[in-house]
Amino acid sequence: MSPPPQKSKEEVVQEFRIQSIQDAAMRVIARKGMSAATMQEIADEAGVAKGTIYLYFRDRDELVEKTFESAITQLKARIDQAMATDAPIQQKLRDIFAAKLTFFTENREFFRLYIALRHPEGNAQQQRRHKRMCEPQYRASIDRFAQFLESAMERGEIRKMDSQRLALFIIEGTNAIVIDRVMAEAPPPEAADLDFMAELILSGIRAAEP
Amino acid sequence: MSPPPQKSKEEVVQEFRIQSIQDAAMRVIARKGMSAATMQEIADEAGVAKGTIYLYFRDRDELVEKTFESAITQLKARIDQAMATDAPIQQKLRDIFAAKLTFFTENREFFRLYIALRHPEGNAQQQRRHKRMCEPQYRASIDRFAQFLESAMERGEIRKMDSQRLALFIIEGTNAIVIDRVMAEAPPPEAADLDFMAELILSGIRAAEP
Amino acid sequence: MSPPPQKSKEEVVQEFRIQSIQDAAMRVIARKGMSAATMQEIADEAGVAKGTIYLYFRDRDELVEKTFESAITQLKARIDQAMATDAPIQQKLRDIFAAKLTFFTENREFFRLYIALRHPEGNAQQQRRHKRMCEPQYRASIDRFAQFLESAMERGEIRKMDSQRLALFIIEGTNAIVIDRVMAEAPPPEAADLDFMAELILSGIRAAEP
Amino acid sequence: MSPPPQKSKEEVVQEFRIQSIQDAAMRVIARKGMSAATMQEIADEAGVAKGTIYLYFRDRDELVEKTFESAITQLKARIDQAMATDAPIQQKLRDIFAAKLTFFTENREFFRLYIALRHPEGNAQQQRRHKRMCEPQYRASIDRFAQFLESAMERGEIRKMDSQRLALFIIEGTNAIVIDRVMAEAPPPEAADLDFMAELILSGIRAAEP
DNA sequence: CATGAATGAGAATTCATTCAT
DNA sequence: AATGAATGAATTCTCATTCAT
Repeated sequence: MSPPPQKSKEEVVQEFRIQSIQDAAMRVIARKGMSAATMQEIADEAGVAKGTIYLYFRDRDELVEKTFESAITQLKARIDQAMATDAPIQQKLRDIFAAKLTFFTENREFFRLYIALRHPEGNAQQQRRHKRMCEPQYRASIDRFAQFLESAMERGEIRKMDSQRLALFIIEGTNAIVIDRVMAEAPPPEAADLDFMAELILSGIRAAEP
Repeated sequence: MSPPPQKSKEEVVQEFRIQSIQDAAMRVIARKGMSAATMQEIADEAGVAKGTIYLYFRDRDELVEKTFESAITQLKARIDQAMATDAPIQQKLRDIFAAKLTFFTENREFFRLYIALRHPEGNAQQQRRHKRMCEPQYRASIDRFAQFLESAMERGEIRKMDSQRLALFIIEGTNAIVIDRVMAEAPPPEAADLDFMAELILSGIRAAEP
Repeated sequence: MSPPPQKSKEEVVQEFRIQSIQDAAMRVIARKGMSAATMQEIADEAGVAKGTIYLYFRDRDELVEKTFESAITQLKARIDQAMATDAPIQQKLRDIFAAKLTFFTENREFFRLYIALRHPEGNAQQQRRHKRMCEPQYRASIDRFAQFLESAMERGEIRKMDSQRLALFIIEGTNAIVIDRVMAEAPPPEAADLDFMAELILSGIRAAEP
Repeated sequence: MSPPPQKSKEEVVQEFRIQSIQDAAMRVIARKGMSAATMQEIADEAGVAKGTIYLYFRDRDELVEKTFESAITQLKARIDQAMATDAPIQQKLRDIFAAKLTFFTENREFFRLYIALRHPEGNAQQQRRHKRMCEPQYRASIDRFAQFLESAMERGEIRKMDSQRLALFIIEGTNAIVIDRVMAEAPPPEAADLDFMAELILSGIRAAEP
C-alpha cells in the first residue's frame, strides 16, 4: 500500500486559516461591496490580525480573487451535479435553477460577489489581472451550461439554437429572478419561481395556437 | 404670441457644463468602475479643474447619482418609443431589444453604470441614498415593461403569466446578450441576435412537436 | 480762499464701497472667527461680488488688516474723548470704561476682532505683516492710557507706579468684564459694573483698617 | 495586599504617544494659531506620520480639544496648589500669579491656546462643540478663584465685593501682564511684576491720604 | 507564526485669487 | 467697474501594506 496522501497538521491549520479568511472576505464584500470592504473589517470578521492575512495572501487583490474562485467552485459543483442526472430536460432545468437558488439563498451575500465577478473595477492593472483570473471562470460556467444545452439538442429535447447565446440568456435571466428573490421581503414560493422559469424557457411566451 | 420659453445664455452654458461633466463621469466610471473613478480623473476627462465640478455638484455622490439618472432617462426614452408603436408583438420586442442594443453600443461604457445601479457599494449611508434615488428608477423600468407585457397578454398576443417576473427575466436575459456583444471583439450581426432573442422569448426552447 | 478739499464723486463712491466691505468683514469675522470667514461670505454680506473686493483690497490679509485698523480708530476716538475731560480721576476712569463698554455693546462682534488683533494667526509672513501693521495700534492704545495715568500721578490723583504695567492690567481686566457683559444673557446694570471697576482700581481689595 | 494599579506596557506607550502628539500640537498651534496649524505640521513636530495621529484622535477637532483640556488641567493643578496654602492673602496672591507666570513661561506657547479657549472659531458646529467642551473649563477656573476670594472675604482679609466680577478682572488683568512678559524681549525681574500685581490688587491706585 | 502600530500615498473637498465678459 | 465662473494649491482623512516585537 502506498502511504495515504497525509496532510501535515500545519497544512490543515493553514487551509483552515485560508478558508476562514475567505469566508470573512465574502461576508464583508457582500455587505459593503467590492471597494468599501477594508482589510481591517475582513480581519475583524475573520478574528485574525490584519497582518495575518498577508501571510496567506500576497495582497488585497489576491485575497479577493481567491475568494471569488473558491466561492464559484462551490456553486459550480452544485450545478454540475444537477446537470449530471438522467431526468428529462424540464426537470433538469428546474434542478439547475434550484441549485442556484439554494446556493444564493444560503450565501445571500454572494450574488454581489458574482456580479462583481463580471464587472470588475479598479485601475488597468487590476482589471487585466481580474480578466486573466476571473473571467475564464465565468466563461467556463457559460460553456458548461452551453454544452449541457447542446447535448439536450442532440437528444432532441430542445430545438437547435446558438447554444452560447442561449446559455448566456438563461443564466442571466434566471439570475435576475434569483437576485430578486434574495432581496425581496416576501418572495413567492420557491417552487412557483422554479416552475415559472423552466416553463418560460421551454415554451416561450407566445399565446397557444387556438 | 406667448413669449418663447427662452433659455438665458447662462442657463445654456450651465447645462452644457453639467452635461459634459456627466458625460466625462460616465466614461470614467465605465472605464474604472464606480469606486475607482476619482474626481481628478473625471475632471481631466471633462477638461475642467477639479474645483469646477463642485460648482455644479455638491459632492462626489451627487455627481454619480445625477449621472445615473441622466443616462437612465435617455435609455428610458428610447425604450418607451419602441413600446409605443402599433407593430405586432414580435416586431415590438425586436424594436425594444434593438433600442437597448443601440443605446449600449453608442454608450459602450454605460452598461457598467447600469450594473452599478443595481448593485450599489459603499457604506450604509451611501447605500440608503442609492436605494432611495436609483432603485426606484430600475423598478420603474421593470414596471413599464411589465405593463407593456400585460397589455400584450390582454390583446391575446402572448399567454398570461406573472408579468413582473417575466419582465425581470427578459430584461436581464437580454442585457446579458447586449453586454456580451458590447464586450466581444467580433459579435454576430446585430439582426441575428435580435431575431434570436425575440424568437427565444416568444417560442421558448422546446423542440417542436413532430 | 483755497478751494475746499473737494471729494470727487468717484472718491465718495469708492470710500463708501470700502467702508461697506469692511463693515461686512467685521460682521462675518465676528460671527465665524478670523479664519472661518470666507471671502464669499464677506462678499455676500456686503452685497457685492467676490471679485469686487479685490478692486479695493490687494488680498484677504489686507482686507482684514484694514478692517482692524478702521474699527480700532473708532474705538480710539471715543476713549480719547473720555480721557480729555476735566473730571476727577474716578469719574474719568468710569467714563473711559463706559466708552469701551458702549463701543463693544454697539459692536458686539468687535471684541473678537480686538482679541484677534493681539493674537494673530497664520504663517510666518502673515504674522510678521500683522505685527508690523496691527501691534503698533495696540501698543499705542496702551501708551495713550499709560500717559493718561502718568498725568494723574503727577497731579497727585493716584500714587506713582509703573504706568505701562498698570495700563496693561487695567485695560485687560476691564476688557474681561466688558466681554463677559457682552456675552452674558442678563448682565448686571451697566452702572454697577462701571462703579465696581472704578472703585476696584482706585481702592484695591484690602479690607479697610479698623 | 491589593494589586498595584499596574499599567501595562502598551498603556504606557499609548499614553506617551498621546502626550507627545498633544505636546507637538500645543507647540504648533502656539506658533501658527488655531486654524493655521495643519495635521501635517503637527505630525512632523511630533515625529510621527500623519496617519498615526488618527490612531489616537478621531479627527482634528478632537486633537485640539484634548490638547486644550490636557494643558488646562496642568495649569489648574498648579494654581490649586497655590490657593491651598495657609499663607496670608498677599502671599497667596503672589503665589497664584507666580504659578501662572511659571506655567506660561515654561509653556510659552500655551497662552495662545488659552486665548483661543475663550474665543473659538470655525463653523457653528465647531463652536457649539467648543462651547460644550471648553467654556466650562474656563468658567470653572473663574469659579474656583472666586471661591478662594470669598473665603478670604469671610476671613476678613479682603473687603466684601462681587467675587465673580473680581475674579474675572484679576485673572484677565494678570494674564495681560503674564502675556506681555512672555512676549517681551527683556521683561522686568519676575519678582517685580509679582509684587506689582499683588500690591495693585490689594491697595488699588489711589494716592495715600496725607 | 501572529500581531497591530506605524506609515504615507492618494482621495475628496475648500476657498483665495484670477480674468474673460 | 463689476461680475462670478474657473482654477488648483492646500488640507483633512482613509486604508493597504510593512515590520519590529
